[in-house]
Amino acid sequence: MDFAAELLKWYQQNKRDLPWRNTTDAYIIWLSEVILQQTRVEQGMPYFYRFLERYPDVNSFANAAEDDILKLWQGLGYYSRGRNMLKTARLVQQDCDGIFPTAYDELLKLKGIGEYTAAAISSFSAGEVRAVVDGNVYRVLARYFGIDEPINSTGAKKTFQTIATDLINKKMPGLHNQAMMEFGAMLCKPKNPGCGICPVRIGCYAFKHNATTYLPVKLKKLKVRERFLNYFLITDGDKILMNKRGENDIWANMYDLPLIETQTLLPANELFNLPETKEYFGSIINNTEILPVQKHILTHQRLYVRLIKLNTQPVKLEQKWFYTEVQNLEKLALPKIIFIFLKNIFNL
DNA sequence: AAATCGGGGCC
DNA sequence: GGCCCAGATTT
Repeated sequence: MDFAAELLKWYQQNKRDLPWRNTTDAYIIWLSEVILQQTRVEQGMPYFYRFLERYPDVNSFANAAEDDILKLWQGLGYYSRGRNMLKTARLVQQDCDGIFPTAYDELLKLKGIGEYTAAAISSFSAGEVRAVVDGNVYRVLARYFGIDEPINSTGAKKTFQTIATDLINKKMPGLHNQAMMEFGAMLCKPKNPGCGICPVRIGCYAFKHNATTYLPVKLKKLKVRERFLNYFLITDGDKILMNKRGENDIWANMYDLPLIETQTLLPANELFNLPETKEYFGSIINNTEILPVQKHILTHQRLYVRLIKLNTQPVKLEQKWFYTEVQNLEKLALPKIIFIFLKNIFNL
């Protein structure tokens, strides 16, 4: 039996029972696939259920407000996924009569759907012969065939796509795709792969050469930026001053607090003496409480975040600032670190 | 072709 | 602390 056939047999005996595998509804499969982009199954699962319950079809999704989508997406990260889904849902409602496309070429035109997701939806929902290439597939193929081309290098995408396409089962492409990914996720794991019980270890390059620790090869070229965020907590009765974030930074279109960003971690007196600080908050030396700096790690940024409680009102308001009732915070999509701050203060 | 976009789990 | 996760978009 060949490689692909062995994996299929393994899959049928070992697969998890995941909710999005029991449907051919392209909307439901799209929902699951976008949620699972760069996200573990266990982390995405509760979001999948919540979204499906709140938005059981593409039309209900299309009729949502962006704030609602972002709020339901809160905590999952990579928030452009949610915003792109809303654009796509509205396009499908408008141009496709609310019928979600299942053809690879049509799917590829939609916001937030790239080659992987188009292959996944088209093969799972319509049996189109399109091989998925995700992180699992990169790893399985690199190890089994002994490919040391860095998976994040220029030509790798084409190399691995060609191999994956060559392997796909044309009778049941969806099952084959599921099998490849499940095998990578459950057995051919990044660390401590289950080579001892692997059904294809006899033909596996990495097993034969004891190479699972360095395959797949990946170039590390990550530049991490350090940022220092000084947030100001300003209340007025039962209201709190919030800020709506812009489009071109982390947490796009989400809500945080009035913010002064600095290039270093400034002592309190230096922060308060900045022209920008004085412009918005005047002299605030004597009525503040500064919470300890929290380190917040993102993929490309190390954030040093602290909260400064003011007992006075700002002398100038920014356009994007607005007062809202504390009770209304449950409707606003908050970045994780902001949610933690406000949760601790207001018992959200 | 490279940079950017979150948050969490594992080692 | 580094790596990875059912990647896509922007520059």
